[in-house]
Amino acid sequence: MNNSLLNLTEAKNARSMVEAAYGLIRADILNGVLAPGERLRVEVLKDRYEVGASTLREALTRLVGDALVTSEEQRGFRVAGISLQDFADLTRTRKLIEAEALAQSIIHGDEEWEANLVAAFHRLSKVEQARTPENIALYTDEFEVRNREFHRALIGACPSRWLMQFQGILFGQSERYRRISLNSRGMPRDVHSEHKAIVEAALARDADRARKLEEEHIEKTLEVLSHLVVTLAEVQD
Amino acid sequence: MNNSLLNLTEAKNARSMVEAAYGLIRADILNGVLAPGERLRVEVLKDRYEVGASTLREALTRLVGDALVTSEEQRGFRVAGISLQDFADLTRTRKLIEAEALAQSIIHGDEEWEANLVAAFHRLSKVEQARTPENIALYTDEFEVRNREFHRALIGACPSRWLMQFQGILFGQSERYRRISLNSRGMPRDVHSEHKAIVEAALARDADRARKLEEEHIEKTLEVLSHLVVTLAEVQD
DNA sequence: ATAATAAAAAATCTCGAAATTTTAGTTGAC
DNA sequence: GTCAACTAAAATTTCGAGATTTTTTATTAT
Repeated sequence: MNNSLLNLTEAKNARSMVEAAYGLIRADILNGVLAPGERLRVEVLKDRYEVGASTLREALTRLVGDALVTSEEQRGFRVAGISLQDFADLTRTRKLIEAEALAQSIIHGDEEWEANLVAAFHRLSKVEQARTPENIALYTDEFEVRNREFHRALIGACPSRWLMQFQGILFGQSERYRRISLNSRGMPRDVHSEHKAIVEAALARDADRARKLEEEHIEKTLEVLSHLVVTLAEVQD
Repeated sequence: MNNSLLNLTEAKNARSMVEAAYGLIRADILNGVLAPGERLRVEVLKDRYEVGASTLREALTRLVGDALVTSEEQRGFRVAGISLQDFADLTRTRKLIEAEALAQSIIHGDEEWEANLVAAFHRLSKVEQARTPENIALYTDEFEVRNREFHRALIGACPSRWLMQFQGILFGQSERYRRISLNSRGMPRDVHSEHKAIVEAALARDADRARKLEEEHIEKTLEVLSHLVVTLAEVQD
């Protein structure tokens, strides 16, 4: 895994110790190194991430804002829990937010937005091509970054600061779930075609169609994970 | 003003110094004691709120999560700015979120939800009755609390954690703008009738109608403030 | 005068020890 | 055997001095 590389990059780019710790812990939560529900003891983590107690605490408080960490007064911090129920809620809300943001983006988008979108789609396609069943784990991080950038490019011309902020939080959340379903072979799925159809609708300025396709695209993630959970439940007993 | 009373209550209920400072600063931002765009110097505020630097910093970081404070690395914290443009965005997004939450609440609501809603509406009505043009400033805080509780009761049965969280953030934001338009006499408005109509639609389990009324209700706030800004602009020159 | 550079001031950011609170374990009364 | 009170251990939370960075002021050269 090249997690350490990714983490190192984030740490280097950080302009303060709080930001560095924030980035490292965030990556560890998304990658499952810090498991859902796990306690985040200040005494332990301050040594692991090599920062003081107050600095660590501030980083954790930032993560509470992203809803990746929960805190209970006088009882410390925990990695936010996950559940199929929560993922269903997350998906529904993402559909609402992201589809609306996309529609607004299509309405307000200029030529630069179009160019960025085509570029982001191209970059994502390249990674998708390079990924084969054998090397899939190797490309997870890169795919994740490109995928985020593609979805971000789609709504890049949305003028609503609030929709953008909420989209960011929800998308970050969904990454945790996606990494579970990505590495395992669940239902067969042609993500590339889904993306392609959305781009075409967006460039054609068909907001309604793009909205619908985006909703279906997001919904599919839930279907895949639901299928996976059922499969796991069958195996367990 | 009985701000100090309200603040004291919040401070007493706090289970930690961070929470106490968070509550006090939040109230001061909502009340305009700390003005939009104002710098929040750690050295100054730690004395004002009687906490250590790290504790204050953590409280401010929590407020960043509420988008009431912004922070720039190595350049400190500021009270988040306000603008008519931002309020328009806020209102649009609130309509999207709150209307959806209301619709879901109506679908899932049980008898207890109904009872709570009727009770919250009654309490709000009492405060509205007590408010006259002379004593309006006196009841601002109480009205604000009851108003928030009423709107919270409306969506009390919404099962989506995410919609509830975003609603909370957006509603908190809008309080800043509402306090500007409340104390000044803008356009005449019958808020009570608007609330009444929403409650009736909710109890009749008419999700579509309730959604529409809620959207209109939220939209009205924007109209009032827009009108006020125009008036102020005329006066200024 | 203007711009570039350096020194001083001011502010943010960081750390870890000390205070406070919670949790776990033990004893003793009923 | 159960529950309550007490004690010890562990963990969270808090503080403020010191390190680092930014901003302001002063100085010098062009």
